[in-house]
Amino acid sequence: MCPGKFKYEINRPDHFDLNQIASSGQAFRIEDTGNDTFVINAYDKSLTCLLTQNKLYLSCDKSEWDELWIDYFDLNRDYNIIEKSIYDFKDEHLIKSFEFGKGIRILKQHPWETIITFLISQNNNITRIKRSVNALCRYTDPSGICFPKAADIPGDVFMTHDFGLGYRNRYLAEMFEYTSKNPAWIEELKEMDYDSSMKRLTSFTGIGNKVANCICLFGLGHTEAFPIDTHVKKLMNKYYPEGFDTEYFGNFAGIIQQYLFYYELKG
DNA sequence: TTACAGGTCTTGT
DNA sequence: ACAAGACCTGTA
Repeated sequence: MCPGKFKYEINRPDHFDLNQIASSGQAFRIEDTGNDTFVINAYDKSLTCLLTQNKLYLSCDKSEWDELWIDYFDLNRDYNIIEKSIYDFKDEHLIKSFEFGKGIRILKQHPWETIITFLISQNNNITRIKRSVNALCRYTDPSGICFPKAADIPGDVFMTHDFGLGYRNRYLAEMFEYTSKNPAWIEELKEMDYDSSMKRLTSFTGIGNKVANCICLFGLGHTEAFPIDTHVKKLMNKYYPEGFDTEYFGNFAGIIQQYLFYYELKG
């Protein structure tokens, strides 16, 4: 049976390594608490996981796992298909990247949280991003579990309270203000396809092409999105000076991006 | 001290 | 249309 605080256990999913997911830069509220234990805060819930060789022990019950976390961890997607297409592509560097980060899955985060955290991420480092995100959460929830809703932080708070955001204060103030007055836009965004989402997202100040692609990939399930940041730019120049055929991978080019990105970052 | 961090906006040509 | 330069700030 499950040890200690864990209520539910499943066999360890394939292509699933929380160490890699936690350090892949997709989400800024996953904490590695040591001894193969991880705390994930998302969707106003906190999940503690213990990952062993064969089992995944969970602090939630079966229904919460089935209804929320399976989708969050993208566990309904068959990553063996992606693995096969990578080997069929026959590119040495991509295969090396995949073998290094094959435990990564593309998380499906809440769109609102993804918008805000990736607005913060621009021209910033992971340590500071996490600190700002944590400060935002604790502003309205002392436990830090819940991510603030748009109406929780009026725009002018960003002028008086220091979240460590620097010049990004203005971007968040505008986004919180707009969304608290027009909450429906997030629901509409969820229904849009990739191209429409990109247009809508980049219409906001502070969201450019890269941040919009991250929101599409990590928050809206548009796995064709291929965010090009400084690391991807660097690796493209280094390994693919003739260009990289993202079209080959079609609607999961974004997952390929994540293997390349992670290997460049951590490999 | 200078450079960098999962970029974007503004300005000058 | 495209290339610089500016931008908050903690860390190395």
